[in-house]
Amino acid sequence: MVNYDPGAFPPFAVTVDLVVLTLRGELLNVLLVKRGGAPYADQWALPGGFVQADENLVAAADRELVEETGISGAAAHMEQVATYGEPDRDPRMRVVSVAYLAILPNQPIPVAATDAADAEWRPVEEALAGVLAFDHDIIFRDALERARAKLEYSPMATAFCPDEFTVAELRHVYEIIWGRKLDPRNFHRKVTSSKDFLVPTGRSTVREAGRPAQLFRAGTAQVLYPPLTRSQVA
Amino acid sequence: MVNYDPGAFPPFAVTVDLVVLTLRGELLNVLLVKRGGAPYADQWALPGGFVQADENLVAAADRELVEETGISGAAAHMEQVATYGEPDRDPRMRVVSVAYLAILPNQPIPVAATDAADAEWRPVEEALAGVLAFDHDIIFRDALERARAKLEYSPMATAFCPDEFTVAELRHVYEIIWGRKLDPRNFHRKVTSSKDFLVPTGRSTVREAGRPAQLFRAGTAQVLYPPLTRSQVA
DNA sequence: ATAATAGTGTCTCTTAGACAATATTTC
DNA sequence: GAAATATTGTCTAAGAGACACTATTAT
Repeated sequence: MVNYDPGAFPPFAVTVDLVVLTLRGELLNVLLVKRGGAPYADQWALPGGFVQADENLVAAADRELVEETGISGAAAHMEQVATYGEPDRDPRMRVVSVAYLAILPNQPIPVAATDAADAEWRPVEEALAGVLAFDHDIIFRDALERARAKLEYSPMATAFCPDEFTVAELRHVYEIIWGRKLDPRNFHRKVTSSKDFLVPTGRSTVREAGRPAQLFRAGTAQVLYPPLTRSQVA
Repeated sequence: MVNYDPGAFPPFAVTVDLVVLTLRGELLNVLLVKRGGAPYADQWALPGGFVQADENLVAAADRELVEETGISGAAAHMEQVATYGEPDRDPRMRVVSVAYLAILPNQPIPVAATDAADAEWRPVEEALAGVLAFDHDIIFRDALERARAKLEYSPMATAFCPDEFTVAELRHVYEIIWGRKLDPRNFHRKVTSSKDFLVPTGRSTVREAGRPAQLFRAGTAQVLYPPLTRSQVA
């Protein structure tokens, strides 16, 4: 970029693609959209779209999230994962796509009930088994592995929970995403002693059975030290 | 990207910017280039350039590395860090830049001796203190923190070493990048017992003084378990 | 022998995980 | 009280860091 002719660069389209994760029931779900036209007509794809001329990348990702789910990106965890730019990844033209990972609190409501009628929640196992359009299988796998890894050393898991949540709810997030049971007693001790991870609200839940649980909200920690190791087994 | 008019997307330029790190003497160095023309004329910047129409992103990064250092990307560690796309990051036009971190074995030779006369190695502390062109300060800091963090749980440090190296040389890498002394005895035990991190070659060094050291090469491990913790102190 | 660096052994303290025990609720 | 879930406590084993000690070279 030191010496160049401003007109002599190849034009690219830049898109953002979103891997939107949430918990629904006992399963981790990803938001997929059904493609209308060619290429990959009627195939499932990650939601996404063009970055506008005056828009930065996160703003484009936030806008797409709102368009597809009605949920404001401000209410969600949103982070950039990677950028994909194989010359032939879109048969129509040269498109570079910046992938974002978005995490929402539990979304029992099907998105089909919103104005984004083409979007649906799908269990990640199902999505992994199928074939997504473009290189979206790769993007999806990369983002999913990022999410699984970041649970260990970041407070990202709280993004799956509502504003106030119990230790059991948080543990549930880990159990579903890692696909293994965790010891409730050790988990409780670890998360409550991890500095700035959780802040007690003073309130507690009313439950159908058992002792009520304290309610917490996410603290200010950006990194968990010590980390919650994925090898922790029940 | 579901329904759209193929002509109706804003055109972007896509560049790659490189944070090339190596050790020179006792200091971690970064490769910078001096800008010729406006904007940011005569200011230091990260090396980089346009992605060509038929080129994927890593290929563009490799090509830039060869152009600036004469070193093949195949011989270096190269990984994508993040993508930067603020609308005003380049005053001339809309440019999205994909940043790559490249790590080279010790480069005592100044690059000014090569055909890339505009490029120079600078100690990272010096580069952090100065002001780089565009948003390159942010890119540089992000890549540097990525490198520091990845030393803990990945075998990336071996990329700073020649093909065959001693445990002391490897420790030296950690000490310089983390800016602290590590206990040679504990370090030795940790790296040699970390599965698939190091493979002994059977050979050993001749040294000016002291017992000769075994030579190792990088093993197949992609993740170090257990990690080498940054809090390890001498 | 002395200096220098490589590499091993050992001790202590912390922490992870197993699991017993206690606390607080609903039925 | 029984059942259910929350929370605390205790034990054991593994790992981290401190550091003594041994090994192998050059001078």
